[in-house]
Amino acid sequence: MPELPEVEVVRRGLARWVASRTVADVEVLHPRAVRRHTAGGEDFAHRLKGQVIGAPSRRGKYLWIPVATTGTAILAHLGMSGQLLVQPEDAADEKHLRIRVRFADDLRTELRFVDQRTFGGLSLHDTTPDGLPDVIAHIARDPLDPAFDDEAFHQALRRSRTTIKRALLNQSLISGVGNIYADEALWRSRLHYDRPTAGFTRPRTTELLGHVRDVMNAALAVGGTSFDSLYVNVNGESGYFDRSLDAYGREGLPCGRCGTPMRRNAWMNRSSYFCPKCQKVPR
DNA sequence: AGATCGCCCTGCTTGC
DNA sequence: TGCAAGCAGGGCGATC
Repeated sequence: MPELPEVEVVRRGLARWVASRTVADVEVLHPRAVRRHTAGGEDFAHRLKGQVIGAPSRRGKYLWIPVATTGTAILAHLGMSGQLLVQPEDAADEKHLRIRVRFADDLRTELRFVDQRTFGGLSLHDTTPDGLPDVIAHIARDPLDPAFDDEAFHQALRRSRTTIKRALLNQSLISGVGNIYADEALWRSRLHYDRPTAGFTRPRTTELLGHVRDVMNAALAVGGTSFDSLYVNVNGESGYFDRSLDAYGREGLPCGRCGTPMRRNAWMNRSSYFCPKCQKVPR
């Protein structure tokens, strides 16, 4: 499942393979893939035709490609299973190909949005003065953003009547953290997912943010986490980070610190993996 | 108004 | 063997 590191890998691929190219035409093959573009697929295609696209940016799990001449940007979210692939024009269509972007040059490659479960999609939006698509103005900066404010995050934890994993997954407090990296960072921090945030001390918040950054940077260094080839990067290569997960998916396997069998609890219609000894339930 | 819940979607796995 | 249920889960709108 693409979280921040995987999306960053995709962004880098787009920067290399599609930035500054001119769109020849766009084919929308599934309406759900453009559902956030409320004017519909035909409008989406029409607005992009002939435009030069810029260098991609990212915040959390969102990435966008500016269209400078129109003051808009193509916003992309990969959802659970989305892929952005740069493929030779003559490559066979993927089974779940949803959107195709052809370019007006002689590189003979095209951009494809492929998405089995259709939680992701592309859309066009006006940009705010700082270049952010207007519909993601509520998404917080992510922990790898140099402008992320650690102290403001700590104060938000103190103010909030919530628990720590909920806070980590709340994209308006901190973005880019999904179920996998939340469990990994909590394991590294020896924190139970249901610990209330109101009592967090500054050192505790600092340590947790450090582990969030460490685990994301480690994943980034090997091209992101990948499972069963559903997720691949912009050129179709899988990441390798799933081989070094300490918590996620390790139910029944020994904790890498103390050897206690890891547990999986149902939590908010998903799963939380944790060590029952290292990550004690708060009183 | 902040916190929580249900829904969207497809394919693989599991169980009867 | 075949079908149904379970599971993966980010984000958003509705609800409390």
